[in-house]
Amino acid sequence: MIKAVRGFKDLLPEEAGVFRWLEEQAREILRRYGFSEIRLPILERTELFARSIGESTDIVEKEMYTFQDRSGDSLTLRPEATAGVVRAFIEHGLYNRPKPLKLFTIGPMFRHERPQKGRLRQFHQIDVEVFGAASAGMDAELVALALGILRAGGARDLRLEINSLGCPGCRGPYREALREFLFSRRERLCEDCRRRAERNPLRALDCKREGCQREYQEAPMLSAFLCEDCRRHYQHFKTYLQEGGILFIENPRLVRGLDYYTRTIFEIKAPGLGAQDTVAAGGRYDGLVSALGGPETPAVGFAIGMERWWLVSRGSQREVAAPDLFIAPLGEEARRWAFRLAALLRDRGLKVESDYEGRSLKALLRQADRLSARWALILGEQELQEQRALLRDLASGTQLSLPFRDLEDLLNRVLIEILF
RNA sequence: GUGACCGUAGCUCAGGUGGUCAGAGCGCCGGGCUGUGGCCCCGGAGAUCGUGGGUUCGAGUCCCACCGGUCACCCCA
Repeated sequence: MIKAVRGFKDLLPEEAGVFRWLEEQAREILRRYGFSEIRLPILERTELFARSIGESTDIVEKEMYTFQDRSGDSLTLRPEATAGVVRAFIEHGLYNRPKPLKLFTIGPMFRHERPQKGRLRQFHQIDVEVFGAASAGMDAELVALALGILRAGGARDLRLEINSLGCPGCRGPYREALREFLFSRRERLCEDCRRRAERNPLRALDCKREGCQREYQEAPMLSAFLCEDCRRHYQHFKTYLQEGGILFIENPRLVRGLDYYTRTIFEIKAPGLGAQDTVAAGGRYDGLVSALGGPETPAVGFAIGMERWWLVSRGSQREVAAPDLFIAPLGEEARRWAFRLAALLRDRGLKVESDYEGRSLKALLRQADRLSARWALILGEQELQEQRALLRDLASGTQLSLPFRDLEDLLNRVLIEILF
């Protein structure tokens, strides 16, 4: 038997219903905040991700689905959405539109990691980006938006962690100071951290090993290196959050896995997710648009992991809507009649089902019952001869025989009852 | 990429120390009610016991490998 690829999941009807419901909640909140949807390819040139996410990040180094297409180009299934949004922003000159430009996109992302709770190889994100807003007020508004979406899905007990990564101006000197510190203690650090000390010193700080963390108690803090502007921005951000009654935890060790972030970064964690407890994360990336060839454009964004959000939402199991009418035809002529009638009623907005398998009346009614149909229209050979049909109320079990010419009138009244 | 645990019908699971052990419940199809659902009763279809080797007279039950699932590490949504 051919099975789905590891880490790729099918969503059966019941699950797809919940997924869709979540998406609808998100879209409604996004609408209130003034965001517009964009739809993007899930395949991009590998170079786009290498340049935006960062060459030495785990994502680029070992998690991307990269391959050569038939013309020899290196393409990659997107591991995250921001790079593609920025690419489209530049490619279509969206920087000429009124600012701020608020966009969101929903779709699958791909990362070749070992699957576990809250982690798939194909997973889905709601990705939200704002271009052309430099102030911390927008950072805070995005946090409020993320929390609003998550709560609309029923997520509770969310924990917001924030930090500031500074700008290239202040992060450079800090990075050097940190690197020096790491080298001075390298004997006492784990293997991973020694490697990080060279390639990506900031990442060492969120090492999970106790031994390393003990050393880092004395490590220089980025907050001490923030330039005046970055410090003020961070302060404003916190002020706005407080203004909105949004509780947060400052986590000076918080670092993100992508290189493009500047200043504000945040993560929203939820209980009950196991080891992967971050359900949404994002931050500011003021340098990315220009780095990819666009005009200097401040930008902030975040992404919500749909599957993780799902895990902490109230899984509102929505079934397929029940039919208004189930037509139970007996005999070939009745079946043809049912076929025409079903199409007619559907055109008028009724949800109608029938069955052409030539099953017994008993089987047909069982089917109608299972579908939770409101009425069954029994169309037997006897009825057909008399130009009548039996309309049965499936809840009460009462039924009446009525001539075809009354059928239309009755169904019209039924229609009105349903639609209004 | 590393580790631990797990893998029997569509689903949830039973199957001491290897020898009618290939089962149950639910679901599905049908019958009892020859044209009337939901309850009840009866019957049926459906499993090469994840795959491939090995040990043995004999393996779902033991061993090995592989595949897959789950959780954790790394990292991340």
